[in-house]
Amino acid sequence: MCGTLRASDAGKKAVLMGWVNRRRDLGNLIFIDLRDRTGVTQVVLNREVDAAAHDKADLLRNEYVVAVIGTVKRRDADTVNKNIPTGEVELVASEIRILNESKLPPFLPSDTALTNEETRLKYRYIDLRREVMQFNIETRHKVAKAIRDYLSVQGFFEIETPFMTRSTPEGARDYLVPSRVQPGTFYALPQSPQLFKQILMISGFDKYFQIVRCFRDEDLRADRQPEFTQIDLEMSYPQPERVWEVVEGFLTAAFQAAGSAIKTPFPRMDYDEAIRSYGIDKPDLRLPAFTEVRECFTAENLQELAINANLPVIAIRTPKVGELSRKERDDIKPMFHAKGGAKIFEDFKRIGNKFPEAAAAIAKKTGMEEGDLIVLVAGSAQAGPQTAMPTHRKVTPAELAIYASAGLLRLALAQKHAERHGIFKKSGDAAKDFRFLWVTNFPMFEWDEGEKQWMAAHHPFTSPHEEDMGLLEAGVESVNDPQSPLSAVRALAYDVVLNGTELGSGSIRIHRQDIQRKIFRALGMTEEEARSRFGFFLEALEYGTPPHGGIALGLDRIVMILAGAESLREVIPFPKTARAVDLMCDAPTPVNERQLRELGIVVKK
RNA sequence: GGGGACGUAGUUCAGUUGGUUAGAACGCUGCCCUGUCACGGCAGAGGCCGCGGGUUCGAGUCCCGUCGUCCCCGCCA
Repeated sequence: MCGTLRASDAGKKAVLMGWVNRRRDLGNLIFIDLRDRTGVTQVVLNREVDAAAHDKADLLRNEYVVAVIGTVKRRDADTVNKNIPTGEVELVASEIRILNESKLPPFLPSDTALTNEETRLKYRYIDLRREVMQFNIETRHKVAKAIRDYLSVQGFFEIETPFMTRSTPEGARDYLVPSRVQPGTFYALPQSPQLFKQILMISGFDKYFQIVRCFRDEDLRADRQPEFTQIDLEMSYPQPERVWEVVEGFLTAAFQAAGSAIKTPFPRMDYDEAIRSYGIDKPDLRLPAFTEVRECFTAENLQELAINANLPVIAIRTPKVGELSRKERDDIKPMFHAKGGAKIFEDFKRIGNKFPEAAAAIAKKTGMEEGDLIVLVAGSAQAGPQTAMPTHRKVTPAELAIYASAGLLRLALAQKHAERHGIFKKSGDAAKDFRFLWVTNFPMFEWDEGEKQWMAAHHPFTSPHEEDMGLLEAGVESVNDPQSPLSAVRALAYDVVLNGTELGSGSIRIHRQDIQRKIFRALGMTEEEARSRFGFFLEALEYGTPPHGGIALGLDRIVMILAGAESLREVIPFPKTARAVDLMCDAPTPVNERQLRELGIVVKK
């Protein structure tokens, strides 16, 4: 292969096949850099040594596919190229065969400047020839293989579940597949194999996993594609800790395969604490946590600043951004998306001028250092509770609005000034570069302001906390009451988070039919509705279901972080654009009348 | 559904206050070159300034619309 020859191979005959990466034509001497996925080797053609081969090399152009037969020669000391692993040798060609010519590509894999993504995606096969993309796809393979191997050794079976399945209209939108045999009916592509893997537990396959494609018809983001790959697993009889142990095990193996030694066990944090300290349920631990600074102000201070004294006052510290220009300070405000009456104080100097004592206390409490940026977020006096309100929840909705607004701002500020603080740069120390975290004890239910009712925060098959069964019992009839005890029911659910990205989400499931029925009731679903949607599953639950639980992790996201990529598109060979289009094969497209007729489908204009 | 950024040669970009024939680098074509490795030198080709409309004596530049790509909010049980 083109990346494997070394000085010890000198004198051997070799045949290399690959693409012409670059040609350096010095007249009677031509150098060809020959490339395949393993690397690049220099081929040399000397007119005096072999005129026929030299003439052939004259015809070569970028991205031609050629076979070169020749002898490996150790290079003279002064012509060694230290920048490439094969730099100590070159192949002296005796014969060149052009296996295929190439049109001039819109961009070259050897280009140093990165072409715009639209062109890259249209000519993805050229783009994938680039060294970075080859590395990313190789990393993806290694990670998937390490996980398969690890789980197999642990006694898990990889079992396939259907792609053409039943639509369960809840949660994300389904991609639908019309049935020709039964016109007017549709399969759905799975958002996850959730019910199938639970049924596999009922079926006695007590350790299941699958590296499986999932589909969600929702709007895209840099870290969200409509089809994505999950490492899905489920086991019978586990405590949450057992699931975490398995995940930590296969992630260690996966990161090892990609060259990073991570530390386990991962730290754990309650959902409530994550919200209070980071304003988000997937904290990026590489950045400083919030500091609660309400106590740094006097009651009069708060009044003068029109801050609601019953809500948190949060200081966000962004390290080492240095002195901000007037414009940079003005740019902070538009980055702030206020929820529920949250307001921002982006000019900490002004706070310092007006309330020097409070500012000093804040600087001390946040551990502010020279060059650190401090921004405050608080509740506006006009909005939110005017008195401290009793609640079942540790974090009230009004507080959550403040925390969440501050949480988004914390990330936006860190992103904006990434160049300056350098926290996101890889240091080579896996313990610093990869900050894993388990977030646990999620709320079971979330209030849906639009529907005016409580909804499942994770999914309706998640088991409530044993200790909170009483609250569930008490709240089961008050699904439309925002103050319902349901708000305080915790779920046996957990997320694994890496550097602020949610890698995966799992839970201990409900294995008892009576509790499952209660949850559906708490979600405002009648017996009939539950039956019509999940009847097959509810029935299965009645035939000796073992306690079980599991998790699913996004393979794409793991590889993205390992590859240091900014977007999933860099680690998925054929990804889709923000409008869910495949630019290479131009999907989706309309289909012809005959196809539609066969399916009994009429498209409305 | 909403907000923002961008769109100029094959590619990456520049293009001043609206003013002559829209530039550079890389790539491409041809010629020269025996130690290059992002080779070098000389010459050359290459433009619907995304598209449509408007303002203006005059538009790559200003305005409106539209299409496309990217980022974010909503959404993602």
